[in-house]
Amino acid sequence: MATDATSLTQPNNAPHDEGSPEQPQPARTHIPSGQVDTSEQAAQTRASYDASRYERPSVTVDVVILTMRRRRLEVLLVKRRHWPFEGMWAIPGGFINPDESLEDSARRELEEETGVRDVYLEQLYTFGDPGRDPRTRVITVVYYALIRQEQLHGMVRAGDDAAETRWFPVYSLPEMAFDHQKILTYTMQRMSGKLEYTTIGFQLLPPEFTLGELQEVYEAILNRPLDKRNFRKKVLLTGILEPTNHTRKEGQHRPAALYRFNPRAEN
Amino acid sequence: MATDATSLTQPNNAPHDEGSPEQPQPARTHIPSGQVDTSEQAAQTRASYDASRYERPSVTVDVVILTMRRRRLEVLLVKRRHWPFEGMWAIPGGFINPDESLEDSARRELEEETGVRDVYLEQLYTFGDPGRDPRTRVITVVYYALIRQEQLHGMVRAGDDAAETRWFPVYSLPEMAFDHQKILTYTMQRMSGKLEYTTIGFQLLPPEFTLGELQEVYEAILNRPLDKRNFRKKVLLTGILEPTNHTRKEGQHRPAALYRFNPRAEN
DNA sequence: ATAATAGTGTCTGTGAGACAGTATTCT
DNA sequence: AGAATACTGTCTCACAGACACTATTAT
Repeated sequence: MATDATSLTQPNNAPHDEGSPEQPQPARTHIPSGQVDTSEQAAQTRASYDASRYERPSVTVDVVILTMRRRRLEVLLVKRRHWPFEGMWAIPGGFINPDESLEDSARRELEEETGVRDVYLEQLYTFGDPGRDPRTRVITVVYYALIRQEQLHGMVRAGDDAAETRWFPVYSLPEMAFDHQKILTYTMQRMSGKLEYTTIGFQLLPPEFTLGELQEVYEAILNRPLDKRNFRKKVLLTGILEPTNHTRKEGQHRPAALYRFNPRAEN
Repeated sequence: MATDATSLTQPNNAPHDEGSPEQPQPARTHIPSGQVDTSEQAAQTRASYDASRYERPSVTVDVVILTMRRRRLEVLLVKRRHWPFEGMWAIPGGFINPDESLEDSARRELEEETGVRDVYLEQLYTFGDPGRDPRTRVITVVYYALIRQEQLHGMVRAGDDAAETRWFPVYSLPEMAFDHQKILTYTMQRMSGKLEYTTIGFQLLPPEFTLGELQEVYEAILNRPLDKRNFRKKVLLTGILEPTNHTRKEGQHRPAALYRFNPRAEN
């Protein structure tokens, strides 16, 4: 039963065309104290490879935390209080604990920032250009998280040392530190793409929602208006929504029907 | 001009569901000697964060090197000669130099293994579960590279210390070291997906090729047969191919027309 | 003639997208 | 009555996919 499922257009889209700023290198050389025969080195048979010749870069995990607020998609940013990029805004992140996976680390960051667990989390990309941080070599594994406004109930942490933490519309950002502007641009590309063939849109909505709210999520991510009739037609035909027979009255107009996401949908 | 371009089905596909093997941690603690105020730490306002409390993981770059050989998609693997996973096969990789970007590092690995430059290279994913390497914490940024058979002209490096380096069909692999089986599975998922909306298929072919060869590439990546008529129809309609008016005679049958990839195609 | 691969066309179904008017509720 | 949002259907076009026979070359 030979079939055909291809389609050939467009070049690739991954952001490798980064252009490393070519920063001066710190002269320090670090000799690891323990066992340095790491997997890839051992796999690597060239004698020229020796871990002790290389300093280890710092590795951090950053988390792009997104939610729907005021009918827009917004991202949680932290204001920097020190050099470099003092006063500019940055994506929250931190170091990896030795005993946790990258994703666990992202979940921990997320919980520390927002108090929220059990959210959609996906690895986005790893950024590691030398010079992206002027102080030292930092490689950052970036995740993005989608959280529902209700999960926050207003408690984005006060910040024990009064650091500023604030929500910004993803398409209306302040001056960003490091390469964080690029990271957010890439996040939106990824999300726009995944919207087409996954259910990530539902991750930003409460258990019951109107078709209008769902459309708002799609428009907020894609950053463009969608036709209401076509949108509803398509969503309903997929069968991933089931009606709850509830309605929501709001303002002086006809109340909207509420739907629920039906996770049994793999078509 | 309101339009509509959505489609909602299926959950996400990124491989976070990895399930860390929970390996024992090496007790060694490394205190970096230099400046430790990395970007994300400074952005991170919690006083509880301090780089000196964490050992730095090893970071490597692995490269999944793929080419068409014997009408199949094959991957270049290296046989391990030491514990752990002695005798099993691994994806080639190595450490990052302080002054090179992640992608530069991948290009260097690739050139060291194959002598080839100027190839399609794309970051795949970053694997960092604790315990994926039993010796120490290793975080690996994985790239995949698509090279044309002609670029190799037989010279996959002899290996100065007689390490075995060999090509394997991607859908018929030997016993793999570490989590490298998972990495290859994920590679094929990514490639299959990208085949649909990019031109990565052409990266595996010489400048002039027949439609039959192009179809073989698609079938080799997707691991299933495609209908010849539908395939040719679709490819030709996209307009990314231009005829070269050359033909190739081969065997006792009608010669095939040769085409060339036309990079001016963004539809 | 035979073998072997190159090359070609039709039909059906599905889905994307353009497009405008009616229905219901509150004030 | 007016305001405000909810809700609905048709047409066209493009594309996916099933499906079988003819064309050209070498032996």
